[in-house]
Amino acid sequence: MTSPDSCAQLNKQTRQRLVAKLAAAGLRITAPRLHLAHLLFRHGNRHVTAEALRDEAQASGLKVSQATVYNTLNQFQAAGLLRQVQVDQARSYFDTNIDAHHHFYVEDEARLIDIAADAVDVARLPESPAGYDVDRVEVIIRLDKSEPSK
Amino acid sequence: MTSPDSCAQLNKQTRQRLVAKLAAAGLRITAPRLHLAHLLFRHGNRHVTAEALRDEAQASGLKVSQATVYNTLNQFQAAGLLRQVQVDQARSYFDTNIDAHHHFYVEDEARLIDIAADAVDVARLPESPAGYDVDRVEVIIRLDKSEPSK
DNA sequence: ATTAATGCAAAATCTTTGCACTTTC
DNA sequence: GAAAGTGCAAAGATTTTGCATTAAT
Repeated sequence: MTSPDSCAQLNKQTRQRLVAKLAAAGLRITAPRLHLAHLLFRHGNRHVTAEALRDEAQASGLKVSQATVYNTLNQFQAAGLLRQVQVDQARSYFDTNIDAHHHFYVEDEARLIDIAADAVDVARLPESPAGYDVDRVEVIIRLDKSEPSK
Repeated sequence: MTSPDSCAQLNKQTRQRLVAKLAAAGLRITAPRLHLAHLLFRHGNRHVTAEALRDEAQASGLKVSQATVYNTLNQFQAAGLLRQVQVDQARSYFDTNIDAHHHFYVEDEARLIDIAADAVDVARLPESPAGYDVDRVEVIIRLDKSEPSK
C-alpha cells in the first residue's frame, strides 16, 4: 500500500541529489523540504497547486501544514527552483519547469500543459516602455473543448 | 469640486449611448450599471480592479456596494463588454479593451499596459491537443525597472 | 548558540452568496 | 406583478502572519 518511492523510503542516491539541489539554492536541508522536493521533482515537469501538494504530501505519509507548503513553494520559487504561473484567478500554479516555455490552459479542467519554447515563434515584440526591461514573455493559449455539434 | 462628467451629471446623449450599449448586451438598465459603465467607458481603454472601481464610484458620488461592483464587472464580462486579465495572483484586472491584444505588466507597480495585437507577431503556434480548440492567445510581457547600475 | 524552519491558529485578502428590499420591464 | 438587481453582512477561499517550539548550522 505504501508507495515504493514515497518520502520515508527516500534512497541515499535520491536524497543526495535533492540535498545538493537545495544546498545549491542556498536553502537549509530540512525534512519537509526534502520530502516536498522529492514529490515535486521526481517525475519530470509538473504543475501543482499548494493544496494539491499538501494532499499529496499527506497521502505519502508526510505530516506537513499548509503554511509550510506555502512557505516552501514560495521559497523554492524565490530560489529559482519553481516558477509560479498565473492563469486562474482562484489559485496559483507552481511549475517545476523553470526553462523558458509557454502554456496551454484548459479553463474547464483547470489544467496546464507545457509548450516547449521552440514550439512558439514570437517573431516580433514591441519595444518596452522607456525605463523598463523585459523580464520574460509568457504566451498562454487558452483552450476550449471542441464542439463537434457546430 | 464635483467632476463635470461625474455620474449625476450624465448628459442625455451620453446616457443614451450607455443605455444602448447595455441593452445591446442584454442587460437591464439600472442606475449603478449606468454609472459604472460611464466610469469604465468614458475615456478610452482602461484596466481596473474591483476595488479601484468602487473607490472611483464613491469618489464620484455614487453609493454602490463592493458586491454590486463585483456583480457588475462579472456581468459586463459575461456580456462581452469587458475582459478579465489574470496577471497577478492578488487581484483581477478588468480590461475595457475587448479586441484582441496583449499586455505589458509591470509587476513592481501592479500596472498593465495594452499592446496592440499587430505589435506582436506570433508567427507559429503549436497544435492544440486533440479535442480542444484555441479560445485565445494571450501574450504577457513582464517588465522590470531598468537597472542602469549594471 | 544563533539562526532559521515548522506548525498551529488566527488574520488578511479578494470574491461570492443569502436574503430582504427595491427597481426594471 | 413577475423577474431581476442591489445592499448589507456573512461566508468562502486562498494565502500570509505571529508566535511558541523545534531543528539546522
